[in-house]
Amino acid sequence: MEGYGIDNGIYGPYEQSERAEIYKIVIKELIKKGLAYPCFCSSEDLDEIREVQEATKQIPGYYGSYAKCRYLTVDEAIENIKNNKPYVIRFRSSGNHNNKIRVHDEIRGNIDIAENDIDVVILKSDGLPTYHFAHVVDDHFMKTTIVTRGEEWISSLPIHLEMFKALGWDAPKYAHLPLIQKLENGNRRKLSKRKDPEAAVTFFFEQGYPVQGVLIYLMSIANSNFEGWTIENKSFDLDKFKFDIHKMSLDGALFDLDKLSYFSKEYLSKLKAEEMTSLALEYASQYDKKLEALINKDKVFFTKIMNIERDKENPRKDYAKFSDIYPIVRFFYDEEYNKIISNGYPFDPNIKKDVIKKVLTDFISSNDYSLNEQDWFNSLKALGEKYGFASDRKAYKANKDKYLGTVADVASMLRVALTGNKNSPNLYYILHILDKDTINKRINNAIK
RNA sequence: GGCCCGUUAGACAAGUGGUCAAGUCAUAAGAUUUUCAAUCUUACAUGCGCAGGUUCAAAUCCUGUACGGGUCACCA
Repeated sequence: MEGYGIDNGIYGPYEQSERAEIYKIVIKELIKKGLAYPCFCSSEDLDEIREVQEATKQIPGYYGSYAKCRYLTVDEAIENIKNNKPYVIRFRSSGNHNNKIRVHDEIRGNIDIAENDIDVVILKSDGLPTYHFAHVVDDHFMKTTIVTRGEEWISSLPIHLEMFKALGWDAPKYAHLPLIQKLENGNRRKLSKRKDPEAAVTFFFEQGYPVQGVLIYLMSIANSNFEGWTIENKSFDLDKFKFDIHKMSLDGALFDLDKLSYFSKEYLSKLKAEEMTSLALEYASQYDKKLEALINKDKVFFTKIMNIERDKENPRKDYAKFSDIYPIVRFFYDEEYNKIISNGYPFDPNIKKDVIKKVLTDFISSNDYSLNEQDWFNSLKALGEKYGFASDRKAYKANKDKYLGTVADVASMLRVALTGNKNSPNLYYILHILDKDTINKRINNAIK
């Protein structure tokens, strides 16, 4: 079996163009055996055939007596080629559409399907093989043991099987995967590589989702027991998960962005801060110039930001995608901070300006940066109490008139002054990432 | 239209004749927290597309039917 990660690819070459020689040899062999022939029908000829078939309610296709070029003599064919008539090579089918054959699919079991009787094109007029032919030749010479492909290929399985047989080769096993669908105008349809940009993993990377997150999501669709596994093992390591072809659902799943976000958040939250930084930079350098500039300014500083409440059992889950980082993190940087506050500070209008001023002024002179998180927060409570803010919510609720507010309000003043936002990550960590001068400068600016 | 595949809650999905039809995401309510991100608790299919049948017993077996998807290219 050949495939990603299994060996180094010892059955090459792998480039389509380099394989051309192989296809030619096989085609020659087929022609010699009478299993393939050149066809000179133009697309108009083909249309004509189809029209006749449709009019007489016959199965459309190039087969039996409709396969005109099948009956050309060698001389006629040579004559046509000499006259530079464009041609394709078709496989000469000996199947009968009325015969049913039983094919086996690794995930669907047995499927009864009509034998192929159509003379499919195997070499196009541009000299390139069609998928049907390339699949048969490639997977034979690469000694593929199982081919996994989309469900849309089931109907052409008889063609492939017939070709393997005609060439005297053993056919591989097949596993046809359900298609991923998307909703369009209320209808489901398969996600198409050509029509839908989101069919490519790179699309999600452009959107800022980590590639690994997308892969994890895809695995959750592919194997129904994967989610349970991630919970049991507290891991999203795809390499450790044992993929089971039988744990595969048979019908096509709708692509679910919510779920992608969920997995992506879980995955990103479990990364080390350094990994987060380098992945974010990788993304930003290509798609997010603003973020790139911030990261490159000082990677150590940025990593500190990424590390906020990360190194613990339940890490923060702020980011589902790298493009979420910039808006959350920008206030750390002075130029960005200045832009944010150019529209004013969103202080709570219910608290008087001079109270805010007093509390924050006191904070500047009294804050002790050496305290641990718990002690620091207690000191913030104490600061609040000094100016009439309740240190716990219950006391405040029981006696609202007695207080100006709660510690939450005190924390909020500080937050607004330091970040220009009502929401931010844990203040304690912000205070330890920003330097003291910046903190004091920002507070002073906010209360002037 | 012919042929294939499928149909369990808003999404994904377990379930292969026998207690209340797993679990995850989403949603809602509550708790908790200095805000947020979270976290915790609870709620969410008298029902397994529909109709018949077999059986003491069916989401699970049979028949029919509807709906969805795929395919019928010198595209993969």
